[in-house]
Amino acid sequence: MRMAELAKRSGLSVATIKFYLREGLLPPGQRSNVNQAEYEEAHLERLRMIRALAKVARLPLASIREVVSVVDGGGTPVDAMAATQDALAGEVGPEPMDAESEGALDRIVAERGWQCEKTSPAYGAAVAALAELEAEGFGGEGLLAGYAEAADLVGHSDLAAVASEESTAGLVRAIVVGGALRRPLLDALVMLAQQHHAQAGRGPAGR
Amino acid sequence: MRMAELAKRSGLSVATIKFYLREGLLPPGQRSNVNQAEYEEAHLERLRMIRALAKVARLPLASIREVVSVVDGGGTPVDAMAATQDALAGEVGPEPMDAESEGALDRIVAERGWQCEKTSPAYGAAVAALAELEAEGFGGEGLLAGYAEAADLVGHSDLAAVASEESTAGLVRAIVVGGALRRPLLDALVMLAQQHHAQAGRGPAGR
DNA sequence: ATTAGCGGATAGTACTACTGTCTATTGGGG
DNA sequence: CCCCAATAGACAGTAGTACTATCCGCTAAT
Repeated sequence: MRMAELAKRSGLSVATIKFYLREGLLPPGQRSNVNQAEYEEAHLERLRMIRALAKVARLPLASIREVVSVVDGGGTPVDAMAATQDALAGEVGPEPMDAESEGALDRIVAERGWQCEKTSPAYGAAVAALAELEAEGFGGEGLLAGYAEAADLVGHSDLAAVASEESTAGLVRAIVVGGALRRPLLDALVMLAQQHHAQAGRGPAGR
Repeated sequence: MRMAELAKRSGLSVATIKFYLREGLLPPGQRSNVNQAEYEEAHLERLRMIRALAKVARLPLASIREVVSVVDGGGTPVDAMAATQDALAGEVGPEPMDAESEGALDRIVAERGWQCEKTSPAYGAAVAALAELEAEGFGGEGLLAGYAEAADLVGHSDLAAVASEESTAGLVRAIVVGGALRRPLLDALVMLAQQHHAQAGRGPAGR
């Protein structure tokens, strides 16, 4: 298909698609001439993925570029997961990690027997978030333990859902896109669960 | 304390603090003169909270303004939770919700017996995220069920952690700040859990 | 032969989150 | 009492992100 059709079917303007091409988010089409290119269904899918990552997962275009390069890159699924997590975790400031929070996280990780990278950005992000929660005055071990249990469940569900993919490329895509789109879904579900528990437990919830 | 000390102790520049004052994120100090104001410890705590919401929870200043106005507003805890969720869920586009995704979510909600508002932004956000996951080709009922179980656990832990607050003001603050800071922590924990499960389950993960 | 569409380049826009500069005071040390 | 650094307040400027608009030279389709 040509540019006009790509724009129409994707619901984006020609200008925006050109912008994504310039930014390297969308691979160029098959050139048939100096001023003509042919786009495939794959381009349409890529555009849908870009929009989903931007609007639903709220990723900045720079992160989306990293994510799509992982999908295109053809690395191993483990590489893909690491790269996705790096893109999603965002930069953690260079402040040295709060020792108390790090200790609390270490205890939980050891308790659950998690094998995970202490050097990964996810670890730093967890410590930073925990430190802020503690600075705000709550977040005992009980809360963290509950979250860890839930996180374990989510990690397990994710891996199980992804295990049905047979091709490596499909698996990488599932890990990357699933990892990014899982966040808003889980967020929203937690909010719904909170609504439920707030109503159910009116006694302790203080009303 | 005066402006210079507030800046020094908060680690922010005078210009930034003035900006937050202008934006209504930080309440004005007690004026002693036309060009003199006195700031309290509460101002310092507020600044820490603003920075945590901005840098850790990655909320835009407009959402932070809503959040702090809820904390200051003195409504009921239930109001506070609703307002926090509205601020955090963000705007969902006006596209009509995907019927299939909505059906899947409805089934899960009914299955778990959740009492929640179908009109809340959280519900719309959940449907939107689910629709994108399905559009990308995965996310069967099994995955959603796993997430819902985890979300239930998180919602329960949150409410339990917050129930120890005795004052209404403290409770509101805990709900609001906890709700915002929980997200990056849970995100990071899920990533760590994924690392673990990816290593543990090398067989199905396709390596 | 014309013209609408195309790729490519460049400039401009809207928004967010600050940052810098200026002015008219004024508290407090010398 | 004098002076100067600090202050409140107003406003302009900046950096980054995500587009959006305009122009140009070319060409495929009518």
